[in-house]
Amino acid sequence: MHQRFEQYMKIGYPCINRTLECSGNSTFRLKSYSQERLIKTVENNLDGLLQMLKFNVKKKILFFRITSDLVPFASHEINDLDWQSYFKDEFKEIGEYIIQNDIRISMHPDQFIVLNSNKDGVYHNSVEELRYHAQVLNLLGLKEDAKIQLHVGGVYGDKGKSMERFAERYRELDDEIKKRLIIENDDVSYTLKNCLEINEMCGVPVLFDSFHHEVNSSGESIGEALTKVCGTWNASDGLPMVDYSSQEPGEKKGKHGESMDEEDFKEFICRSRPHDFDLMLEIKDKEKSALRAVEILSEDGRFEPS
DNA sequence: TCACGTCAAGCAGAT
DNA sequence: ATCTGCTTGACGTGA
Repeated sequence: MHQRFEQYMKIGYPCINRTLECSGNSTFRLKSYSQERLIKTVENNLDGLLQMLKFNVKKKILFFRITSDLVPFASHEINDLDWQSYFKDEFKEIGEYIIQNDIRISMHPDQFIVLNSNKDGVYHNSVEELRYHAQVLNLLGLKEDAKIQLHVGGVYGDKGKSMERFAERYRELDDEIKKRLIIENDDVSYTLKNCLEINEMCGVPVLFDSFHHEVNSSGESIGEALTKVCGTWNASDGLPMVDYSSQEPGEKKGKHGESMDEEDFKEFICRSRPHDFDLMLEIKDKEKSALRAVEILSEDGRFEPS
């Protein structure tokens, strides 16, 4: 018999809610920077974030990825606002809501953050941007199970060296960043196997992205992959996080789906058993698919793979 | 009001 | 060489 994993697995979606009017990721052009504009934008984003979380709780969506645009230009030199102090109370209020409702939180710095870059400037800026992400999660008062997920980075014609450089730089990070950072297999360069090798070098937990694994596979079945990644998470890291998506029909291989392929999703859930984890749906219609996933999991845990 | 060129930032692969 | 996609298009000028 299947255990009732659906009681534990949380479903989430990234950053944006298309049902609500509000958003947590509004920004503006660097050219239009002013402290006033920044304050207004962040106020709006924090308010939007809380509204999205409340929507999610009502719908039993208890995993959420907070956008990196929450504080625009947070790590940019133009930023002259002590935003951490200025918005301390707002962050605290949102964080208390998250904790009271047992919401799991992740963040995903965007493509410009390349820890293993062969350019010093890119490396430096990446660390500053990671610091910003860690500060957001700290201001929310979240434990170290709130994670910052990152791709390994560039290859620069020598994958082995570039993996070693990642591991070295990971070891050198401040603990505030290191305790939250996790790596994710990507769709073009670093496979699941590569990520597991980096875990052996430096201990960084590995997030399994099932769709990237289809597109850029190192051969493991879903069951094998989950067994291996789950071994990279410590108790203090919380339940492992997994990203799920499926192919958009008729589009280039690797293109994320616009909406959920329900049969593919059910099959993934079946194949994933008996592992337990929190599941982020990287599907373009966002909360709509997340809602459907919550329904599917609560309907009946006994569906079988086709 | 709306069309559309452009946006802080990197990298790989396709065209 | 230039364009596209990436966890997410959206800002803002000019007509």
